[in-house]
This record gives sequence, C-alpha cells and structure tokens, in this order.
Amino acid sequence: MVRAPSIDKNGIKKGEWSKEEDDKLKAYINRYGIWNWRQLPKYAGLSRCGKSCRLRWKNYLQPDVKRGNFTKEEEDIIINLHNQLGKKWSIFAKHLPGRTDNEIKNYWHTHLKKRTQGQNNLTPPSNQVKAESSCQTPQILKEEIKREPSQTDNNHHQISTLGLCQGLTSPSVSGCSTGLSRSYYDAPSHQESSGNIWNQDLMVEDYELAQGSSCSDFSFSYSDDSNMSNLMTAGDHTTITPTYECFDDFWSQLLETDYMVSSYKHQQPFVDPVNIPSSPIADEVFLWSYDLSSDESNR
DNA sequence: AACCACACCAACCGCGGCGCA
DNA sequence: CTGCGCCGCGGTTGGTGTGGT
Repeated sequence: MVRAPSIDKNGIKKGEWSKEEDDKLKAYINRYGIWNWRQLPKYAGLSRCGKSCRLRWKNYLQPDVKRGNFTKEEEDIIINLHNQLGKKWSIFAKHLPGRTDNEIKNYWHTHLKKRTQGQNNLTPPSNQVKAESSCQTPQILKEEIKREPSQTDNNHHQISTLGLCQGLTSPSVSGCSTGLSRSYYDAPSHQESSGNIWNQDLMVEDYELAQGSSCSDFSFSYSDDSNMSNLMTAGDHTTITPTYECFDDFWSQLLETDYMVSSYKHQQPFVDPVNIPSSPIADEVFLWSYDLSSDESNR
C-alpha cells in the first residue's frame, strides 16, 4: 500500500522503506540521536533524503507510535479540536499521545470528515467558520500556539527516545526535539552528564532495538566510501577502518570522539575546525528528546 | 474468476517559519 | 536587513486492499 521504491537522478531512494533501511535508521538514531536530519542519512548509511528519514522515524519507527484503530475518545478529541482549531494536525497529535499528525490527518479524511460534514451542514461550528472566513486565528489556537513545545517547556512531554537508551545518563536540561538539527551550535551544556557515549561500547540493545536480523546476516556498507576515506584521514586519532561490511564493524566498535570531530571537519563549512573542542563533544551532539517527568521518576 | 470503484494510508512535495551568519 | 539552511506542517499522490457486481 505504499509507493514502489525508486531512485531519483541524484541517487536518492524514494518510495517504500525496506526493513533493512528501517533497522539502520532505528539503530543510528538509537545510538547517536537526531542531530541533523539532512546529514543523518549519510552517516546512517541510507540513500534517502533527510526529510524522508524524518518522516519515517516520526510516523512509523518512533518507539511510542501507537498503531491500530482510534478509540471513541480519540475520535471525540479530534472532532472537538477540529471544530475549534481547523486542520492543525500537529497540535491534534500533541493531544493524542502516540498518534502522529499524518495518522490523524489520514483518519480524519477517511473516517471523520464525512461524519462531521453531515453534522456541520446542520450546525456549522461558529468559531471555525469565523476563523476561516476572516483568516484570523481563533483565540484557542493562539493560546495553543503560545504553548507550543518550546525547547524549554519543561511541562511538555516531548517524544522521548530516552527509553531506547537505558544505559545513558540523562541530560541535565530539558529535551530538544526539533532543535536537534542545530545542536552542535545550540547545544546546551550538559555538565552533569557523565555518560560519554562515544567511548561506550554499543549495547546489544542498540541493535536489538533495530529488531530482527542478527548481526551476522546484516549487511552494512557505507554509502559513500570516498567521503568516508576523507573522513578517516581528517581526524587525528581515528581508529575506525574505512570500510564496513558488517553491522558489527560499524555499530559495535568503540567509538572515539575524534570520529565525530573529524566528521565535522569534513563537513566544512558546517563547523569551523578551529572551534572544534578538543574534548569529547558527545554531550553536545547527543541530545535527546527528553521527558522530564520520566527523569524525575527515575531519580 | 474477472473487473471495477472506492477506501486506506505511507510517503512525497512545496511552502512557510525560524535561527544563524 | 538579507540570504541561506534546515525543519515541520499541511496538502496531495499513488499503490494496495477490499467489497460489490
């Protein structure tokens, strides 16, 4: 029920995601977090655009995505919010834990639209009509937007990848979700963070979370060997070999901080090498969407 | 069994907003 | 102020499933 896989002129794959691609994406995000959607597929060994990866993760692979039929309560919430806000699917999703905006949108178009259309013909929701006709933002929407999940909104439960990463020490600040893309520069300091993932062994769970295939039958090859080779020579203390034929070779090795640093060096002018910290930068790069309440409960 | 029309939904696309230099 | 890069949102597409004839 999905688009057939195809490859565009730039070599970017489109269409249906294979299980292997899912595994790679999940394993990569589990290990490194989301630091830049555009760069991520390259380092995860995926021939996909960042947008596609983001969408796949958000709508399908994210651990707390709820599948299955909508409950009556969920339907009511959607209908009520739609009456109040119009087509603000992303806001709806915040009110329906585990549901994605895309899923809600699809459900609306396939199930609820007709149902509510019949009702609306009788009694159109006054505030929606007003908002749509005047192109003004309803007050409730303004308030909703005001409370948008700013990265410092400690009460907002961000979608958390923390659960994937049992061995890690929690960051000391509230979570960043979408802001991760600019994390290298914007990264808050995590002085209290003691875990340095770049020097940790890959946990078995990291791979198991990617589900299914064992390491032995997982074929992993880096997407851009030349790029990788340059990357290898850019770092001062890189210990990684330039080719990766097996999942184990890439994901399970000890990761040296310099690997990431050198990757940044390679990504000029993404980062000014002069400003690259000599100490491990894992904490800055490895920002998680983070649910403070779960953190509190863990303390 | 074969065909058709519609339903469903994952994925794509374009645009706007935001942050940074 | 402006341009650029990136992300998220909402609209749309297109392939598959399913039920009816």
